[in-house]
Amino acid sequence: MAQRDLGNRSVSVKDVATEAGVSLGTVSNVLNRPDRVSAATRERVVAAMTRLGFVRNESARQLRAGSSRTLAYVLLDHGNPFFTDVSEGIDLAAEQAGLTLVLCNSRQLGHRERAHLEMLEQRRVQGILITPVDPDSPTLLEVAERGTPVVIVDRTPTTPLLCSVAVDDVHGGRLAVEHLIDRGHTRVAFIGGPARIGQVRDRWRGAELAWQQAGLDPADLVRIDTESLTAADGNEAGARLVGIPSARRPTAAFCANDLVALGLLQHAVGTGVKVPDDLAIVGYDDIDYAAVSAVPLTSVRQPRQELGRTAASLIVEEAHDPMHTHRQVQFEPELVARASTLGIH
Amino acid sequence: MAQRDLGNRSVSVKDVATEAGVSLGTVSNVLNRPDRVSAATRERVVAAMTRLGFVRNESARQLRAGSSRTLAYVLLDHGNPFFTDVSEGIDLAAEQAGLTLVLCNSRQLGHRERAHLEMLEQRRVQGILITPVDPDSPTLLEVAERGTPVVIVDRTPTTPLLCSVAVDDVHGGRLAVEHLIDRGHTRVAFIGGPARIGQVRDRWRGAELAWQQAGLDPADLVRIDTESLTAADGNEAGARLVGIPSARRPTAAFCANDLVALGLLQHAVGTGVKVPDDLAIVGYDDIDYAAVSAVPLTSVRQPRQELGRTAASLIVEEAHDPMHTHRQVQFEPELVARASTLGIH
DNA sequence: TTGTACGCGTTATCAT
DNA sequence: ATGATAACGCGTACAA
Repeated sequence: MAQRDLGNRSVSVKDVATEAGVSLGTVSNVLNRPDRVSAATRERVVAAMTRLGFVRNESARQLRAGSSRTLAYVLLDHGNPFFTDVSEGIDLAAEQAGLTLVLCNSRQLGHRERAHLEMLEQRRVQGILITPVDPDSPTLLEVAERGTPVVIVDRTPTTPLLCSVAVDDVHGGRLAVEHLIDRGHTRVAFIGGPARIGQVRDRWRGAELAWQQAGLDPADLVRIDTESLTAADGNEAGARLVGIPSARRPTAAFCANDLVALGLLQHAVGTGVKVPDDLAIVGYDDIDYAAVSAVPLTSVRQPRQELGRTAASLIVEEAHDPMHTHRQVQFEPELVARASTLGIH
Repeated sequence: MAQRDLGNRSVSVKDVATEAGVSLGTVSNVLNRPDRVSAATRERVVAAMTRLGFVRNESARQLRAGSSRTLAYVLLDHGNPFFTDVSEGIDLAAEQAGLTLVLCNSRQLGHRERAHLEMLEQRRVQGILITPVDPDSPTLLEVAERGTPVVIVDRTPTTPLLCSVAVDDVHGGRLAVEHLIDRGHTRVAFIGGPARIGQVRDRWRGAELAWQQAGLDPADLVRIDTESLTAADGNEAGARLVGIPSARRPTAAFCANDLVALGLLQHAVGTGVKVPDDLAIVGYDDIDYAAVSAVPLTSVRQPRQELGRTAASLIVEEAHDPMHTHRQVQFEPELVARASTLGIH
């Protein structure tokens, strides 16, 4: 039942060797090549280990080995269920590759992101997956240049100097609006912002493309800008939408994400606007709460787990294959139609 | 622009020393006691570092130092927004203490939990915060005995051999039902399960206590059991609730968590049951989505961030103070009243 | 500023 | 099969 001394030094292989009455080399063999040790002594050594509470020192091992057996994912905001699923995908792939995943939360703060990157480099992790604050930040390239593989997740850098996996948001926007057009809508609102965010821009572009292709009047695709992408913004956008004279009011809204859509839905339910009869709603992301809201939400789903899995395999490939060349992988999103555009049948 | 060799060995302090034309000790001083180095040589050394792409090797540093500057939080399910907020609290406290936080997701699997614990012990992290699969698992004690401080988060072990922080769920259940009684309800349903979960049991007990204390008929506090605590379960419970003859049907429901409450709310909205007029609803956890649902949800809020912050300080205390004695900290929850019990005013 | 012992697990060598 | 021993990896601290 003894363990780490009061003196705070932890139990080393030497201590184990002494306790078991064997040499240091034998202890090492028990740990790394148990087959080379007779069953009897192996048991003696293992017993000594548990008796002393021996815990391998990963630092010492790594110092020799050169690199660790862990991957890291630095995410923007782990309160966002989207990233939760992405990291689950990473986790599954990592587990298969015999690697452990640790998560770091940048909370959208550049300085925290940098601090985490520095820490992970110093730890010599096998690779860093990251959804960065800024996908074009030079810091990411520098980390990669210094030797730690980096893969960008859910963002596409403008220059392809790193691996990245992302989803085609232009196509997603197109799917959403095509669906609304199919349902007979000829006046549609796009709700989201700010416009400088790549995601918002792309989804809007997709909406425009679908609109043009259907030959509809560009004036009937109304854009309602929001400050950010929260439910509060969506709720407030609902008020603005209702303010439009009914002759010109959109009969459907495509929201840049599900939170905005949920806020809009809340406003509609609260003011007696019928969904989808008076107003059809499409969200984006298909978070879990989209399916359990007052009116189940039609949404554009991204292959979140697969995003993560793919990112993880790219990292593993990059870490092992010296001939690796960087790739930009893009997935296609998928529309999930629910009552908020279909009604109850 | 040179960096890590093709040979894969990373740049060491020695390389930097050679490049800068100084001794190894000086490089170390630049890193750890920059004031002891003249400005001129310091600059030369720093220049050499960036030129070579030097990254401190944390393993080597730690090997000397004995322990690392990181905390770990092993959580049950990082898809659950509750844990997200808890870990944000931990993160804030860790940042203040100059520690980095890494998160590990056990996904409720004992074997993953054990693997993570082992990995973290081997890394000699400063401390492990954990919401365990089983708060009475001997593994946790063993880890603590071997020298890594462990604090249990959001669970209370039956024997107080470790520090823990949790929330008083009995009191939470009482608050919920007292609120409903105050609003004039005399027939109430408790929806949740399975009963063996500590959390569910305590919340139910609190409900019973409030009921008794008000002198109401025990038969009018109806228990509706669910298989788990998902929105689907809540939705289905709604169907069962409606099945009760209207003379005896509860006019209010207290759900064991917010997901269940959201599912119930969805069922109500879908079937034209007016909330709160026909059915008042109280949830538990006060997740963000509780406030933005069709009818904003009254819920019992736990001090999630504070839970995390406190857990982190307990760990820090334990790591530094050899005279530390284990403590069980319990927080009080708070009722947040919204439209689902109050109506719109 | 410099030189060097130190921390600890891994691996290899030679001997038993 | 096991023992004894040393070299290695790299940053840190301290005496010189």
